[in-house]
Amino acid sequence: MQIGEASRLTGVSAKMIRHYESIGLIPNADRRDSNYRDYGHHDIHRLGFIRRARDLGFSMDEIRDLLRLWGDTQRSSADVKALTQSHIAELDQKIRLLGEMRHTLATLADACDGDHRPDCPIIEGLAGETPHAGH
Amino acid sequence: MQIGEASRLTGVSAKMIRHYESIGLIPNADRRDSNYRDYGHHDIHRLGFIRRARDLGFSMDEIRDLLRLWGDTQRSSADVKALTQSHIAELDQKIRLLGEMRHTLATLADACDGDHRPDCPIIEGLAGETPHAGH
DNA sequence: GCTTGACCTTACCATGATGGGAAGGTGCAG
DNA sequence: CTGCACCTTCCCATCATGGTAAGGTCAAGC
Repeated sequence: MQIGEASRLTGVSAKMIRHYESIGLIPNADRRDSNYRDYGHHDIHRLGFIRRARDLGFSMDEIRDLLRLWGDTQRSSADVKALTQSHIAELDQKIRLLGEMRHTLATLADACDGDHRPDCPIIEGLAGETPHAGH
Repeated sequence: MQIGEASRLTGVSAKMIRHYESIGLIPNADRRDSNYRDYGHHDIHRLGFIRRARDLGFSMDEIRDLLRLWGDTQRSSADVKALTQSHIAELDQKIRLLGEMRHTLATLADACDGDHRPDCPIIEGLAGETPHAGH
């Protein structure tokens, strides 16, 4: 099948399929006489794997490792699990950071009247002023 | 003061200070005879504002709006609050998405023995196989 | 046959926020 | 006057993705 159908079947844009090929994440596709890329079910499977890994937030480098492990019948599940847990830790870190931001903002927003007047603890907080304290 | 000290005082890299100037987030800095940029306490204050907004995850566009509101004595705190709450909603969305990823990964990882054998529900999940179900 | 339209090809540029590095000017202390 | 820290501009890289341009391919319909 052509790249368009491969894209439709996997949810990976044609653009990205070509990109993945260019960075070696997938092998160079077979070509027809027309020079069009030609994909089979094996390629579709691999692209689906990549898309699901992307959807779970893995980076391209991590996906490269996962693909290697996928194709390695000698792999130990411990390796896969370690990679996954490392990624979970990254996610936790990001979630924690965003949660801290959210908390700070919510606190500032709660203290803001949100009316027609200019006085605003949010702006004051960003401006580095101790919000209406010891002064 | 020179850009280096401004950077040290605000925690914004010299590189980014120049960049902020180039995109109009801060006004063109005064120049000495040497063509070196020259900063005063007013600039430091503005850079500090930007850094704190960045630390809270605001985008450059949002920061542009916040700076405008900061300088607008006619602002209504409602505008600031609305911008902030919109940003909080963005954060919530990101947190939710990451949380979903984390949940899926944790579920897969929990099901993975993590031993020397190759069998691994994580890899199977990514490969699109219904994990050991009806077959 | 010829046209139309959907599809494909490569190549270049853009994003957003940041860093790296090169090549060269400035300024102060020894 | 040399050395060193600092500054200047300019270009390139990141990461994953999209856009667009200019052109080739192919099947359907007239």
